Amino acid sequence: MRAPAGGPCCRKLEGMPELPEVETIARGLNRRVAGDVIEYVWLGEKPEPFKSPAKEIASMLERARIATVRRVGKHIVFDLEYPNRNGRKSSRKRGQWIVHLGMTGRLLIASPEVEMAKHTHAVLKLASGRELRFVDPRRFGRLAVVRIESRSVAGFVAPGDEPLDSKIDRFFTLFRGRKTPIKSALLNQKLLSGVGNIYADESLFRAGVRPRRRAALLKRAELWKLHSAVQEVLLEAIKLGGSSVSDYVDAEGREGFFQLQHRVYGREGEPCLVCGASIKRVIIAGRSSHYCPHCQK
DNA sequence: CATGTTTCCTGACAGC
DNA sequence: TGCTGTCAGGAAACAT
Repeated sequence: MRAPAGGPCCRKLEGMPELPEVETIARGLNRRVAGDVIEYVWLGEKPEPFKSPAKEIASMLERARIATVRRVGKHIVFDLEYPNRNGRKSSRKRGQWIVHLGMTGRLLIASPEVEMAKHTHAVLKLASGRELRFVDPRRFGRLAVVRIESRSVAGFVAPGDEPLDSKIDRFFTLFRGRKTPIKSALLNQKLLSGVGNIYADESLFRAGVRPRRRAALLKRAELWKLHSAVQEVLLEAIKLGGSSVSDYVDAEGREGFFQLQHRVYGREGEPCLVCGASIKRVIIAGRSSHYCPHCQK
C-alpha cells in the first residue's frame, strides 16, 4: 500500500517555527537588517503579546542600531547598540530585542506602502525606509526586551541546552532520573531549547525509541542514538530551510522553506517508510505524538 | 520539586 | 452556501 500521490506529504505543515525554521529566519533577517537603525516603533494595543511592558519595548527599540540577528533556542535575538551624536556607538548602553514566534508568528520586511496584514502587532520603521513587521494571528508569539547594563552580562540566555552544541554526556545527565516520557523530556525547553513537536517525533523515530518510554529507563545506547538523531534531524532541516531563506521574510510574507521529509509526523495510519507498519498516533502531555510500533521499541 | 492538565487564540477544515 | 464543531500547538499558569 502506498500513500496517495499529492496527499500526506503535501498537507499543511508549514508555519510551525521550531529550531531549524527559527535558525533560517534569523539568518535571513541578519542578512537583511543588520546595520539598519530603528527610527520608531508602533505597538498594537489589544491583549498584548508583549512580555515586557510596551513602553519599555518602544524605548529600547527606538534609535537602536541592529548589530546582529541570531537564534537562541526558539528565540530570535536582535542585538542592539545605540549610536551617540558622533555616530560612534555608545559603549555604555546595549540591549536586545527577543522575539518568540509561537506557532503563527512572522517577522516580515515590507515597504511602508504595502498594506498591513491582519493581526499585525508591531511595526518597526527602519532608517533604510523599510518596515519590520511582527504579525501573529494566534498570538502565541511573544516580544520582550533585555537591557544589558554591564559588559560582563551576557544578556538573554536560553533556559536549556542548545541541542546542536549539546555533547552526549550532557544528554546522559539531562535525562537521568526523569520519570517523564522521553517525548515530554525532549519538548521540555528547560532541558533542551529548541526541539518542538515535529522534530521530537522525527528524532525518536530515527532513534528507534517509542515516545512514551520513561526518559530515565533509556539504555545508554539508545540515548546515544537519540543524541545523534536529534542533531541529524535538526541539521538536515536547517540545510533544507537554508536553500530558500530569502523567500521567508519577504514583503508578501511568502513562506518558502522546504520542509523536512517527515517520516512519522502527520502520517497516522499510513505505512512506515521503513517496515510498512501503520504509523500510530497517541497524545502525550497534550501533544499528538507519532511513531512506528514496529521500528520503535 | 516533578509531573500532568488546562488555557490562551484563530484559521483551516470536515460534516451536515 | 454557510454554519458549527474540532483540531493544531509553545509555554505559562495552575493542579496534583
